[in-house]
Amino acid sequence: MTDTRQPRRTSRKTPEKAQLTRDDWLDAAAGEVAAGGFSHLRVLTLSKKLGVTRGSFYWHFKDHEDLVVSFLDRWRDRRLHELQYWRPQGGDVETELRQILELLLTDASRNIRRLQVELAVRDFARRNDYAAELVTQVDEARVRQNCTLFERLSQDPQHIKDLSLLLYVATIGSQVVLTGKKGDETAIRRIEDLMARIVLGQTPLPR
Amino acid sequence: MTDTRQPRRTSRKTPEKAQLTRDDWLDAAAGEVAAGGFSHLRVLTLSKKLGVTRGSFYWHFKDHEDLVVSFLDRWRDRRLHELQYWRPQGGDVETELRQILELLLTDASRNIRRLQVELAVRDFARRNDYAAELVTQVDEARVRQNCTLFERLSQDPQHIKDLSLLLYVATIGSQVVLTGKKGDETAIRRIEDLMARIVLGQTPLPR
DNA sequence: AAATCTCCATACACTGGTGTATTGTTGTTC
DNA sequence: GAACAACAATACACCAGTGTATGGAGATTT
Repeated sequence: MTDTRQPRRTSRKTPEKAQLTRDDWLDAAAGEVAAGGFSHLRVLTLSKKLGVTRGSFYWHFKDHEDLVVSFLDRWRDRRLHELQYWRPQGGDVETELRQILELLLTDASRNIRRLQVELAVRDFARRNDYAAELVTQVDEARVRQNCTLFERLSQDPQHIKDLSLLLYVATIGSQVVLTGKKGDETAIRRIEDLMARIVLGQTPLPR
Repeated sequence: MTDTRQPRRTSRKTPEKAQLTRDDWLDAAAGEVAAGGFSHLRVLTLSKKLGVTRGSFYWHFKDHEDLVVSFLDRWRDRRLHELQYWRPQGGDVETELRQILELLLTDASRNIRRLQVELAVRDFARRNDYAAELVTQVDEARVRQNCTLFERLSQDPQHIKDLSLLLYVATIGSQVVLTGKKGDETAIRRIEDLMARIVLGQTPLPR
């Protein structure tokens, strides 16, 4: 099932006019998905964008579905793999929490293309079982990851899960609601700060 | 601009075989949008679903875009109008907060068709300016509504806004993440309870 | 240098969808 | 009951997109 073809470039030193690889197509697909969602992912427009005809596409991919599945697989793999670099380091709890929050909220909102892809995958998952399964895998992995941080804040395992889940849905919700609007940058920062103080129990309510 | 045509039904007493109205088409469109999003909203499939041909559609609507815009307008009007029934009554703060939370989370997650439409509109808003504007209107109205409740919990107006926004993004995020999966019902209830205790400042962290 | 492999172009058949023009049918009104 | 209005069916032209078959050019191997 795995593809063992090796890309053969015209020259190691002149990659400008290099021939396309499967990943090149997937990268271009990411742009289309980010802009218009999976329903606007067309073989034709993709080919034009890459400066070739569809003949090339159907050499690299069996059909349109093959592209979609490959795209989803790569997305899942990358999302799961990147968690490794966000693992809590065991330092101060507050600084680590704020680091995580900044990563999940502010940083994520800046990388709009990556965010658009994520939202598109989520939307696609509502009507595609395979995508739904992958999204569930990623969601669970992320929530589990956050649990390792909260373990130092509470002894109650159920409460740890709840807190981690709340943090996660808040971040996703922020990405959905506050994206591309004016003044959302500061709003996200406020959410970030409020969330941190809530979790740390630092005067959550100035009355 | 407004449509003043009156529907003419074959009989007041026998609406089974009634002729279609503009709203009938919009209702059917809601089903399609909920199932497949706006990109899968086809005039053809809609007509089949209603048991007529496309000739009927093009009498009620100018074109496909007319349908989409009308659908969005109706959605916005209804979302803004329903807020009136959710207005805080001025009773006990905790009970009212929990009522609102149950409305926003548990109840919303049960009405899956309505939820699917909302998410579809949100997704469509990412690539359609008009939809984006309506979503912004609805979002702002909802957040403003929640602010009226939090006014009794804090004096700091900025903190009220932040809290209201956090609550809102958490509910939206819950709807996006925890929809149609197993065990999400209880998860939503836990989020609901946790959120209430956080806002009320009731032992947010059992350590 | 011939064969082969890799990648892309071209041409074709086919499907599914939109929009328009025209006609048909059934109530309503005068 | 004749004219009209509201709603729907039919037929047409048109377009965008997929998938397939086949040919071709360039690099690689032998």
